[in-house]
Amino acid sequence: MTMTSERSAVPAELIAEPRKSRKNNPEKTRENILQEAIVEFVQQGLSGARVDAIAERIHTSKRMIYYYFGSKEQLYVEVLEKLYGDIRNTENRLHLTELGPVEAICRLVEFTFDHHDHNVDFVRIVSIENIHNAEYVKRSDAIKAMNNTILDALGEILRRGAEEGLFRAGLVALDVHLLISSFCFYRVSNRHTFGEIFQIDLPDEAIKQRHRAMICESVLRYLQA
Amino acid sequence: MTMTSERSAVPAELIAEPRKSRKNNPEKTRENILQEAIVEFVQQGLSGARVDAIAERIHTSKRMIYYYFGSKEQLYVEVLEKLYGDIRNTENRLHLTELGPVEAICRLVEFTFDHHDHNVDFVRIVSIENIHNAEYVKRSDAIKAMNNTILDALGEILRRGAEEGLFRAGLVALDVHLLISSFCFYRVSNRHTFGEIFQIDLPDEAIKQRHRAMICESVLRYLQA
DNA sequence: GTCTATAATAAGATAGAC
DNA sequence: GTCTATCTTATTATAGAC
Repeated sequence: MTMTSERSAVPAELIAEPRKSRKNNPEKTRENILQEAIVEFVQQGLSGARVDAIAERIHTSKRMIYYYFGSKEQLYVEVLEKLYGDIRNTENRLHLTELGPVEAICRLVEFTFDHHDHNVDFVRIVSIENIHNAEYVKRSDAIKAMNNTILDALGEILRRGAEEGLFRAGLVALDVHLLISSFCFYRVSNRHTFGEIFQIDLPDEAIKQRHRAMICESVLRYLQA
Repeated sequence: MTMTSERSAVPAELIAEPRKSRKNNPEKTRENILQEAIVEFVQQGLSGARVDAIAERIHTSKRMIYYYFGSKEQLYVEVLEKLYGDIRNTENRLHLTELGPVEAICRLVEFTFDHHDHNVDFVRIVSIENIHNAEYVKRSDAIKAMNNTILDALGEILRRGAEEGLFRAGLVALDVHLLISSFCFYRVSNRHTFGEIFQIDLPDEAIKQRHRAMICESVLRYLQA
């Protein structure tokens, strides 16, 4: 980074990159590594992932990975933080307070469903983390700092629903969230074994829509007074 | 270590093992390897597991693993088959036809719940398999040959329930099974990340009982006419 | 900041004696 | 059938030039 001893009358931006091979782009390089690391870790798991394999995918050499991230484990942690971060950012974009309780639940469930359906990478990295007993999630302050708006939002809907006599009283938001998450997560995380054992193609569009409606109805029936 | 050359008047059973070190017991050795392989693969995953680590746990040396199983992958497949086999054997011991539809569903759900709760090893190996896209499950004829009595049993209950006007018509057994399985599986498979993110101890006995009742009620409400 | 080369070690698999 | 020793390859990580 230290580009000392500039003395000429040339714009600094132009003289800054005269040195080496193809291109020098620190931020891009780091970003590229992280991007390909996601692919590798998500596909191969933590122990299955190969630092070489990540390096091979990029223009950059393996040396850069250690230059920017220090170790394979640290790179994995950053992959974890990136994927968790993406998720949390989208969760905040739900506007549920404007809707009636039933519609709000529907939207929340469908959002959760679509969300897991679209983010297989996230589902896989969470599965991988659980194989490691969430050791790295526990270690990451960044992930701890991401607060869960989803439970608050759900709690608020349940409260309103109970007030209006639509839902039962005494429902625990966390339990309801567990009910929703488990279905949305499992049909993605376990689609390979479940699909093989029961000979069903879970990602099939028609089946997907059926299951999307199903979990919505199921949750509503559970909540209803 | 070799205590050869016993020549005296000793009973045959005692003289039968005069050769080598501690003991020679082929079947026991193979069984021991498989038992410890389960522990290692379940804890570390396929790529994380070390053949050395398995060998270290047993009296036997690493050589024996290759002698009996040929390769690490083959050993993994046998672990997979063993854990899947154990599951299927217990599934057949449910007697649901004697019960009314509602009670039968309750028992089936509670059985599935307890089953996953008690067999963390199975849950973990299935998670691991899904990370590998169920590649080894697909490869195993033994697992393919294990037929799923559970879907038939569930279908039968749904049919009876609909006949008696207790359940809705047109319910798909596989969908209901997905609903049940996802909850029972997820609360075990994802207990580490879910517990950390939401600060809850899923294995806690009181919480467990609450969730056990919850999934039962939830499924029943979904089925009811 | 990026490259090539390489150290250090770990891991799957095998040889060969007993 | 079991043991010790070892081959071979892969893998994380680092050195050092440019």
